[in-house]
Amino acid sequence: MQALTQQLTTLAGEAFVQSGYDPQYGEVTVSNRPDLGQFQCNGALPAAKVYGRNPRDIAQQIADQLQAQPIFKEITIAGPGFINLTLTDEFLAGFVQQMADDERLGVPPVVQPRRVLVDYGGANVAKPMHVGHLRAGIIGESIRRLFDYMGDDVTGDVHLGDWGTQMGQVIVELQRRLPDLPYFDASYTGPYPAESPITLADLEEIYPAASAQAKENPAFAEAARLATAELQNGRAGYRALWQHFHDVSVAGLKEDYDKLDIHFDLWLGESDVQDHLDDMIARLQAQGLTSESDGALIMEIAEPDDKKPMPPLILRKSDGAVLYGTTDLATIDMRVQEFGSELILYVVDHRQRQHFEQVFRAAYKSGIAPATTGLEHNYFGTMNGKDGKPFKTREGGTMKLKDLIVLVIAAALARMAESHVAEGYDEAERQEIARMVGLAALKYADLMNQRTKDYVFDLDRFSSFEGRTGPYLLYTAVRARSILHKASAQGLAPGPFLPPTADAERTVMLLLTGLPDALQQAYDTRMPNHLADYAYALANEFNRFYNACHILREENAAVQASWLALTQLFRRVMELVLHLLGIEIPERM
RNA sequence: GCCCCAGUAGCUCAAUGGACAGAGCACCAGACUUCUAAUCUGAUGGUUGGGGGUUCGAUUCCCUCCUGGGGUACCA
Repeated sequence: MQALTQQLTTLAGEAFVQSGYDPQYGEVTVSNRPDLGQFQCNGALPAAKVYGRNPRDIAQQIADQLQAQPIFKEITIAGPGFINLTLTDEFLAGFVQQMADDERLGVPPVVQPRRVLVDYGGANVAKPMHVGHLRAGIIGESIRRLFDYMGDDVTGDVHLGDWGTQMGQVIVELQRRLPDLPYFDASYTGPYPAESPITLADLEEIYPAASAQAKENPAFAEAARLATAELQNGRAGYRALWQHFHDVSVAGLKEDYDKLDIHFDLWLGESDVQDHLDDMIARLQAQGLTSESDGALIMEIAEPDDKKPMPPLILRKSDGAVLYGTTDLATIDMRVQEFGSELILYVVDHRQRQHFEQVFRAAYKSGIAPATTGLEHNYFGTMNGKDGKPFKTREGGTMKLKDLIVLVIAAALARMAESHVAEGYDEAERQEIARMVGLAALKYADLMNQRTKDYVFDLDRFSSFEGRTGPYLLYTAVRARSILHKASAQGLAPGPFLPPTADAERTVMLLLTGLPDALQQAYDTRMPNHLADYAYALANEFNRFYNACHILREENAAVQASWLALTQLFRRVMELVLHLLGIEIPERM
């Protein structure tokens, strides 16, 4: 099934051809002047320039052509040559009926599915997740679900940060605290303990301490660098210790991500390419792409026509250790070779833009990524406090993701108590509703923002339940389900769609036809905020309809059945869009 | 220094080069013996950071300046 705007664009394009113009001018979009028409075509204006004609005359030609189509109730020309289109109610109801009869709700799948890998975790071994990790997970999860729905073969990979300098820092800090552990004894040969010497809580305390030490104490930093290099080189005790850090961290991370309903197909990390690094570097050397500079092995990636400076990619530091650019490059190699990835999306914050440009250039230049492989940094803005500076808690630290989740769920519970919602439900269900409401608030507050922009971390907004919020969407979706349940209990069932009679009803139908456009736009731009915008607009219009048309009290049975069908379709569309945003809907609330 | 990004209502944010720059929050005035008021209706609120330019048309493209943020080879 084709999107309505596509069908209209095809019709208008044919009309342009009939009049001797290029079909590209036939693009039809939803009108931004709903008082003048439901859809608009602005093609007459640019066409006028190209063909040297009066735009209004061209618009008139197109309008005359389109008049032959019985689907239009009204075609008008306004201003310098805008063509405004309004559909007949009969056609609109018929189109919505087709959507309802379609399993995919009228959303066409991609023509050529690709193997897509979404890299979106951002989580690090040994570092607890803080609020800054929120966006990568939430946006990445939404992109992964969207690509999946659109028909691509998608894999999500958390790509753990587990092979960098922070590992050495934690090792050295732990050695300072517990020097007698066998992991630090270079002469130790026996098997290492199977039990981790530290817990997740220990790790979460050790890392910040180690990180602070490294900043203040050059000797500590030097020791950490050395330890990192030795770890990468294969020092047995460090490897054994690293494994404990990894396992303990991953267990904690899985718990956090599960709580957020964020799921990865792969839990790979930087360390998973360690065995390929030497080989890859040797290949790059054989290709003559590398050189030595200040003791480091580098790869030049600047091009003669560059307008900005482009530093080389450092493959190996002077101390022999690798940086994340090297592991990222090797990871591309693995994804292309082993997974057959045709498109790799990195959902990582915008501070990494230059880094990814370097890595992508190196990948294409060396042939690690074929020219046909898409490498995209789908960056997002950083999270600032209300003062516009990077967010800090009142105490000046970072807020843990866990704590934030607890906060929003508590706020949801408080709000429920306040409005006497779910009072008769058992405790487990109340808790579950609060979890969904709190997370919906949190996720929607994030996803409604344009991905690329910095945004303000505002707890009040995250735990707000009124207006344009996640809970508003849940409330509306639950409201629709509630009506359907009540109707069903009264023996009423949805029936065929009738032409709309009320304004709000017509507008809900029109908005429903925009579903494929919203998904396509979000898909093309990899920006879930378009889904978030659509969900709100649709829910808002449904609430207007709800207030204007009393469904269960309607006396005309056919109209009532049609309204129930509309309610049901609305509900299905909301379920889909909220699912694509990673938001769960409670059964009732 | 150089490079990148941003600046729109009091606040947080929208607006494929198109029509009268839109939402939410806050504030004000209304609608509940309810299909769940976490809702709905209405009102107020703007020199789109400043200045030039391109265009029939600029929040959008170009130049310049101001302000803020980020990046700038051995952290991630």
